[in-house]
Amino acid sequence: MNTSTDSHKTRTGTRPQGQKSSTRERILAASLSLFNEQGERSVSTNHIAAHLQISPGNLYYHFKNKQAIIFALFEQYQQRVLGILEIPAGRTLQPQDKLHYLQGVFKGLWDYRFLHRDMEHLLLADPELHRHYRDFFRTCQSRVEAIFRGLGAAGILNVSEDDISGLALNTWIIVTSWFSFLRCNLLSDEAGTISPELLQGGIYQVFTLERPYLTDEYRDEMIALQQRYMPRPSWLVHDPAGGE
Amino acid sequence: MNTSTDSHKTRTGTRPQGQKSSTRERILAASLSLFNEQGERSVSTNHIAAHLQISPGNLYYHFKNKQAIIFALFEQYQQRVLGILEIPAGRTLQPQDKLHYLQGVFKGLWDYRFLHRDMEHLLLADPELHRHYRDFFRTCQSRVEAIFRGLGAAGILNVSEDDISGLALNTWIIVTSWFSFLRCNLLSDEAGTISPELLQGGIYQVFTLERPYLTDEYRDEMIALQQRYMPRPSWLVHDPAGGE
DNA sequence: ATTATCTATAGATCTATAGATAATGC
DNA sequence: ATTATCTATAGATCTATAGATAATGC
Repeated sequence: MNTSTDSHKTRTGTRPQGQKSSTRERILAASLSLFNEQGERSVSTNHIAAHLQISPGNLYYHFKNKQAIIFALFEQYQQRVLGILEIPAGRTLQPQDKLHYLQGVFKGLWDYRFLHRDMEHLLLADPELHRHYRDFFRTCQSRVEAIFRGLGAAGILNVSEDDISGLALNTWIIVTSWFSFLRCNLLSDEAGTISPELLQGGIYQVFTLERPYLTDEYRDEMIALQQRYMPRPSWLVHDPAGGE
Repeated sequence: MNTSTDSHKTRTGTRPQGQKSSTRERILAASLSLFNEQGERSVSTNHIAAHLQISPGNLYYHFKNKQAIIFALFEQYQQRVLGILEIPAGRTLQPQDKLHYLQGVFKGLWDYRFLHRDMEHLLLADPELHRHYRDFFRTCQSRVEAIFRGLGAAGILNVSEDDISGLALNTWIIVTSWFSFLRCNLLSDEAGTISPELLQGGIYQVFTLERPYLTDEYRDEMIALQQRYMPRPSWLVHDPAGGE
């Protein structure tokens, strides 16, 4: 019936609407939270079941396997991000819009941060998921390019079509790698958690990408906006002389 | 005796010099190759031993555990990269130098590509390694900043100190994320391998970062250089109308 | 004696299923 | 009847060690 494979079909069956089977939803929520905390790799189906105080058998009743859970979480994530990357209809873009996009996307990345942590493994283990994700990427890229084009049209940026595709790609990479970057390179043992400040440093970094393209008219305004996300020097230490 | 913990000491013991114990070296080489091919996560100590046709016990004679193998590979990688990011003594930087750095680093990243694939897990599982890696990152950052400063001094780039730290950080992120990006977003099932062309697309992308900072004097030359790494449009598809 | 290697194995998981039982919806 | 849940468990790994041999270096 369905054109594509349906190996990830859910089992909601004939359930009314949204209501009921809280178990399925609880499994997803618990998985998300455990995956984010400990990494998908170290969370087994046993852990998830134990965390919810249900039996492993019950978990397998609701999901074919761990991959199916991940697949469902992936879909949530994609919906979330696509909901944010919309061009406002019938008006030109404002400097504030840029901020809105970035904050929304970073929040989404944070809430589903396990995904990018083990992305390669997750995608390689599930070709269907990989296919979905590549489509998602392409859609995102054209949305981001449209945003840059909009910023150009609004006279905020001075960019050629060539600049735009380069910018969009670099933006994607910086944004999707930001949390990984933080955890690998900046998090010390003491400061085990990512503070909101660090989190928002990513916004600063993305602004850096387009700073050279700002028009004279908007340069000061945008740079002032960027400054609000300036990270304190403490976390970007360049070989500190006499630290420790 | 040693100030830091020595949990990763090797057991080369009283061995002459470089010679002998090819087994230890063979374990490292096989691990690197298997990790790169299949991902560290899916390669167990059993696999490594089987691949070398030695017993698991023998493997554990040479390495305390899998982490110790990874630690040793990490050290190799860091030496390799630091060897490349040297400022040439007694002369100003040339446009060609930039290329040399990028090619060397990308080659290193490729040869140890498993590291960045599972970086977060590897670092979180081994605090000592994490400490080493943070130091490595900081050293790299100041080297990269020095390179940008050198390109400024050579009249190739027109950059402020502020620009430099932003550029260096963005460069780091793009470079270290490039292969992951390729595998997640561009590799389709058919084209399972990363072609040299794709690989070098990363160089193009890094050039994009600094393009707006080129001085009038060098702009044409550097852009011509960048064009040599221009990826064919085929692999950066923007929602192709009528594809497939 | 020391270094290198093998065999065998304990103990800890994990995944995924079969089969029984309980709860629900007409 | 259908849906949800539990118990129990087979089968597959993996890691890491103990203890026995073999090979080497003085």
